[in-house]
Amino acid sequence: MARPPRFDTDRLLDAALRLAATAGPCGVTMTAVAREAGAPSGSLYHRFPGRTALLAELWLRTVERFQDGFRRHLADQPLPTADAARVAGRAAARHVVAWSRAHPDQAALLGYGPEDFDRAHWSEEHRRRADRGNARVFAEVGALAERLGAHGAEATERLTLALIDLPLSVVRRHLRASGALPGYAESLVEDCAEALLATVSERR
Amino acid sequence: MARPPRFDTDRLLDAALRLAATAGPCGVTMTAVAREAGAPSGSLYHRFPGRTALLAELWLRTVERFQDGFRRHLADQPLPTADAARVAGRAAARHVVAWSRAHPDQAALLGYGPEDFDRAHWSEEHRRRADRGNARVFAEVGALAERLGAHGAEATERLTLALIDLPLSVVRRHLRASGALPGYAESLVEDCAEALLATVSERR
DNA sequence: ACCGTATTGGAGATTCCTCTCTAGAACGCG
DNA sequence: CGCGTTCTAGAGAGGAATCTCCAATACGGT
Repeated sequence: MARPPRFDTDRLLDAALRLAATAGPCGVTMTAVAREAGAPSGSLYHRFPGRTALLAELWLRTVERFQDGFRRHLADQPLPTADAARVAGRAAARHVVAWSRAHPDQAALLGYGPEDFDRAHWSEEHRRRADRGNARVFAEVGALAERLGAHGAEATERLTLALIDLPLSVVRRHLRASGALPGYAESLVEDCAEALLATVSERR
Repeated sequence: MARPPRFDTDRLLDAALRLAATAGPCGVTMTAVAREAGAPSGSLYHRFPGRTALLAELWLRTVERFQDGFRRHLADQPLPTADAARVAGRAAARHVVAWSRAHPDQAALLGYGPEDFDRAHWSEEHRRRADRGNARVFAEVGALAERLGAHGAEATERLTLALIDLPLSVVRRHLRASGALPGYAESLVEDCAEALLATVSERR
């Protein structure tokens, strides 16, 4: 009933992703995305009302993909014991690195924050999507803390640090320095996460 | 022998710093810096050959200030024992947070990397300054690893993670979320750094 | 008082970016 | 085969950013 699209949303976001990975968020200009995708600028504005919306979609698509895998690993606990929780935590931390290795462009994005993608001007709906994703991860991490016998915001923060921030730091450092992750990255991260996990469960 | 400057380099960099802290590196435009400092654009180009040079100076000034304090804390070891090394490591990690608390604008910059400050187009001299600063820190961290009885690149990387990346992750997360650091940040970081330090010295 | 110099102050050329607008192309459906 | 719809295609207006250039200015030294 209509002309078939030559440049669908995902194709355009893929082009934007390549640009963001190499030049950072502010290298993602509408002109550059159009050039990278081989599309006229009109097609861009047919999909996105403006640059802000494109940046929001790019950020959210990436973060949601990342969070989906991460949450799946955290939720994968056969028994509600502290030991199973520790195993799941280690697996989640390792997954962050493995996912980054498989998707270096998207991992490079995670080295930034939503503010760098013009969050200040996002639509209400985009902002809600972001909040919902974060809340889900937060809930899952909080549940893990409970299973480890730890309660409170600081315990959750320690876990966030161990399972997300620390792995992403390793990824970021290497991606920025050499563009690739060394082979030992997964085990390094898993080992460090384990050490931090211990400080959570030890504390009453 | 000449007209006294109204806008010296540091004043202009301070204006650029304020902009970078609130809008990120790509909010640092020559126009915006001039407006923020109340200076005409001519004065900007009198101090810096171009935007790239201004960004480089801004990044290097910030990083060098940070690294100076950090290295001072690491070098402060009364005895060449592993215990003294551990104490110094903890102090250095704590210092990262304390410094960030005292200088939130500059800490916000450290959440980015030199690439975001147009490192690709830096002059040879700027690049050398950056390399020298990093090499010094690297050497100091490597020396700490030796005192802890650990050798090799991976041990140094673990220490970098514990003493720099992890503290900066905490700082970044809070600065981005609420604009301020919670009171417990220093002890949280010190505690986590300790746990990671243990994994370094334990390993043969 | 006068000169040389470092600096201010700002106008303006050029380039790039965002976004608008319109003409027409490609398809499914009746 | 037309009809309606969705999309392509690109020209171009409007704005902003970088950088150049030069006259005006304020000082120290002689």
